Amino acid sequence: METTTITDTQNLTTEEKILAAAEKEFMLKGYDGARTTAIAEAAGVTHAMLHYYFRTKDNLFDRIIESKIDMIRDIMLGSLDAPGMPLFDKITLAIGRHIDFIAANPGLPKFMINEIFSRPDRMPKVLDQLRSHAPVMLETLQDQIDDCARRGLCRKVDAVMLILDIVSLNIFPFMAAPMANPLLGGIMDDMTSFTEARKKENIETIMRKLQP
Amino acid sequence: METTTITDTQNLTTEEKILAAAEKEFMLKGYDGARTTAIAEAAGVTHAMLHYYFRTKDNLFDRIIESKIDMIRDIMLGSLDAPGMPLFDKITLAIGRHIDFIAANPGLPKFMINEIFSRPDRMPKVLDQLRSHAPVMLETLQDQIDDCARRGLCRKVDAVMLILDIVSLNIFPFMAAPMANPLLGGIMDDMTSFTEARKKENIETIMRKLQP
DNA sequence: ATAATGTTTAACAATATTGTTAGCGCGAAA
DNA sequence: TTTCGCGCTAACAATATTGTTAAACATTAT
Repeated sequence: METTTITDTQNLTTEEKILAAAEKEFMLKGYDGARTTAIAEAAGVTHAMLHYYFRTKDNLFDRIIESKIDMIRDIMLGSLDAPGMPLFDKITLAIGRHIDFIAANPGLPKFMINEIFSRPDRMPKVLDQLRSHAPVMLETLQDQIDDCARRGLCRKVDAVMLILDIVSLNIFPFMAAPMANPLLGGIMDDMTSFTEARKKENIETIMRKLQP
Repeated sequence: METTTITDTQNLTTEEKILAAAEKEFMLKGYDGARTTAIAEAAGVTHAMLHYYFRTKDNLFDRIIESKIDMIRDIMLGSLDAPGMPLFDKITLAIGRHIDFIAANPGLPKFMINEIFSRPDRMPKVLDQLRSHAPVMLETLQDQIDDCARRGLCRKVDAVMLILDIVSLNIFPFMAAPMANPLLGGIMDDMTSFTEARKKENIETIMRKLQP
């Protein structure tokens, strides 16, 4: 993976320490809830350094959200880098990788949806690179579905709805975990086993949806 | 429905005007992003009135979130108030009503998940009434599934996973609309037709999941 | 060694945001 | 009519939060 999360917190430059602390704070509290003083304190530097390196809270936030957009773009592109693979195998692989990614970045969907919702004006720039990739992905997928359907291997379904189904089934349970887990008898208490169970469940659900 | 949203904004008491404005502001911006001055201004009253009636921002927020919890409880209870109805019909009805509710309250899931995530300490009290209803709901559903399966009418699936599937498929597309719609070619531009399309799609998806 | 450049610190400034208080006006009760 | 309580207003207060600056300090180049 290209973008990594900092964990060692030692022998880093001041700029890197600020970025690492800012990522944690922004992901946890959002733009509005994040405090620049808290970021500086967590980074172990004076809060003036934050302004020295990034001038404003906005600039710092932009750096963080751009790195997150990069992660999402990588995942989007990675989910179709299996040329020539049969549709069912491709979807199975994509669901597995997607859920692994979400389990490794549990706060990311909430963060992105939230910040886009609360500041739609600022987002267009960073979302443009995602927008450029989406249409070809959808077209490629629809072509492969239609091809499968022509050969009687699967049902002819709408690619957009299928993608919506997959990302909904993959993301939402992790996103709603703090609210849903207590209501559902603590099914997510053991996160690793829940992750694997959800992979199987979602693959099954989508395969049944595709059956002729 | 018990809890309603204020729209007329005339001939209301000052307290009601503040509550109506606070609901809009909190739902749109969240607790951290909401400004009490903005609430007072939107309500057309002095911001001192806000403190006169509710003392603190926290108290006002609690009033709003408690009303939202009430709405969610009503929906949860409403989804099983069809005693004696066959499983498939019950699920079909529940999905339709659930999606109608979400379409009418598009910001609610994001709001709840967000506030619970960012202040887990404050939530337990209000969530307790939800927690008390969930187990019986799940047990009832599991019993009906098992009964259906015994008679060969459906597959034996886990009720918790089924509920997770349904709410994920129902909620997530509306929740992620600001981010997803541009990426998916504006499929949600006409919200009413998208709402109906999603109902059909999700009912079909779940029915196929239940098929023996 | 000295200058130049970049980094850090501590204190300050400016504004935003929430919360408080003294008093005014008006309607109801005495 | 007077008094009392309630809703209300305006100004103030306290703190939080972001942003700035001058000078100290460090590092490197000359």
